[in-house]
Amino acid sequence: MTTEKSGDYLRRSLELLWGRRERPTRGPKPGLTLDRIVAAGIRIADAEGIDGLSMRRVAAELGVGAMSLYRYVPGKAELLELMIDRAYGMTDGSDAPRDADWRTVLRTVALGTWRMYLAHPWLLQVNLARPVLGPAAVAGLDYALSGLADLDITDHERMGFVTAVDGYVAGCARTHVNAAQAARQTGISDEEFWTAHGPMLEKAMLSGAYPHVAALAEDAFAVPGGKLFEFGLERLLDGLEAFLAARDAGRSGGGAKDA
Amino acid sequence: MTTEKSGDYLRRSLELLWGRRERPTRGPKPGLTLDRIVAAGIRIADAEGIDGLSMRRVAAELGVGAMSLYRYVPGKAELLELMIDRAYGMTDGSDAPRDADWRTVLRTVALGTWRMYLAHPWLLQVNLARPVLGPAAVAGLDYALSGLADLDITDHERMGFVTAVDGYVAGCARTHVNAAQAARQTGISDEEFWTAHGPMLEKAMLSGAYPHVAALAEDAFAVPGGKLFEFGLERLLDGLEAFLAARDAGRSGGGAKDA
DNA sequence: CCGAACTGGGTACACCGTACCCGATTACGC
DNA sequence: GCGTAATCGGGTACGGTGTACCCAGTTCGG
Repeated sequence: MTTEKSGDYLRRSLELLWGRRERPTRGPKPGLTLDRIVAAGIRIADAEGIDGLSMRRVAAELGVGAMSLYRYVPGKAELLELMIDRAYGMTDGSDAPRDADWRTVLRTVALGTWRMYLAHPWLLQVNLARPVLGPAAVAGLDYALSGLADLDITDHERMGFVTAVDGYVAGCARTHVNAAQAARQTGISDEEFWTAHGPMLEKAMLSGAYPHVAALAEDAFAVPGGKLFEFGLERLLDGLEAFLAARDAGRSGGGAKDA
Repeated sequence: MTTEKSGDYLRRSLELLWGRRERPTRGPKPGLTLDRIVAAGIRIADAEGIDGLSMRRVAAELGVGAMSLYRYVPGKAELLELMIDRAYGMTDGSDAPRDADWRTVLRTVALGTWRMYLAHPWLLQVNLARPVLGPAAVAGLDYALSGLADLDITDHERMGFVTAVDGYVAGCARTHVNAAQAARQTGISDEEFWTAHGPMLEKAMLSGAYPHVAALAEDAFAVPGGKLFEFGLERLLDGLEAFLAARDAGRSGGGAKDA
């Protein structure tokens, strides 16, 4: 039955994520550990990109046969899930202020996530269908929510705050990370890329079809991605702050409203 | 030479994107057109997901041999670029207000992009290294900039506005779209997924390790993605508006500052 | 001490992108 | 008109992928 099989797959993958797994007593001792496999996968993905990550490659890195990995992991998708949650958990939590105001907390989360994406670009290139609900992911959410605990807003709005920041970070990081990897991935340097595009774009600009793009200063595109990210992040936080201010004003002035 | 080859690839791909291509006079008439190939690719990717898109599959859809496609397209990457720019261009521009205030324009852009991502989820699942600079993409940027033309801000800030909105939309859409495709992609229904996660999450909540997540109302996660998206979008636009207000106040009150 | 349970991993299959090659078709130069 | 160069369709083949299946070797419970 398909249902049973997928259920087993799910249960298995969850056990791996949350670390519940008792060693069977019989049989030879395993020569590998989940940790080593996941670490090897991350090492390869970091160094060679997500396209360089194959089961055979991971096995080679560990000096075992390809099929041995399947004794520890149901399949490649599950390995990726484990790699993702592991990467989530690798952020050093020491710089995370504990009892700060909500804005500091959300900014800390955003910058930490941003840095994580830059360190592990493949996180945004693997498209897992459902979000990975592992211990590290839940811990990250918990920390973000801790900053919003004292605010007088609904839980829906709390989640709205967090997902807005997360969405913004992921979107910005995706384009930034892809661009940063472009030269290696395509074998075409930035210089080649732009000199190839130059004539075409110039013609397009002169055509008058794109007046507002044409009116831009030449260096309008030459802003480092990090600066662009921080600019938008502060604007988003400003917007959330404005929401709180408006809510406070409404609460003290008029009747209370809840959803 | 590698350099020459990649240069040729680039030039070829650009010619395809911008439609500059004169029919060669000799040889048999082509039985296919670029348009038909790109359209077939989009049809397949829409219907079967990005994993279902292969050169052999596209060729079969068109009733030709796999290798025939390479007479029209240098490779799969270039086909994807063409599909992306085509999808950009498929947004119906009729509902785009022409002389509206910047907020209306940016909101229109954001909602249009959001709808496009929902209609073509694969747009966010294919990770092209560099952004596709085709005619439709440039036209979209031009429209967004048209809404910001009258604002008294620098071009860098203009680009900051646009990329902030674009980044937010892409990030939100990515998670939303992945979740929406999850059931088909994994063969696991939402119900199966959550009933499998239930016990594990309950245990985690009771462990006390995630107090703030545990404190959430049960239905905190049950907000439709579209509502979450719109909430954050308005907050972001609020933040941009606050930026303009602060700038105006600074300009009228103190000395002018420019970057 | 036998058999059950487990580990390592080789082989094989279906599928992928695409390099290379060949015959058929067409238009140009003579 | 005719040879020839250019182009089109596409078959074959290669190296890669994830992984199902199977078997040999190892270890412990009964």
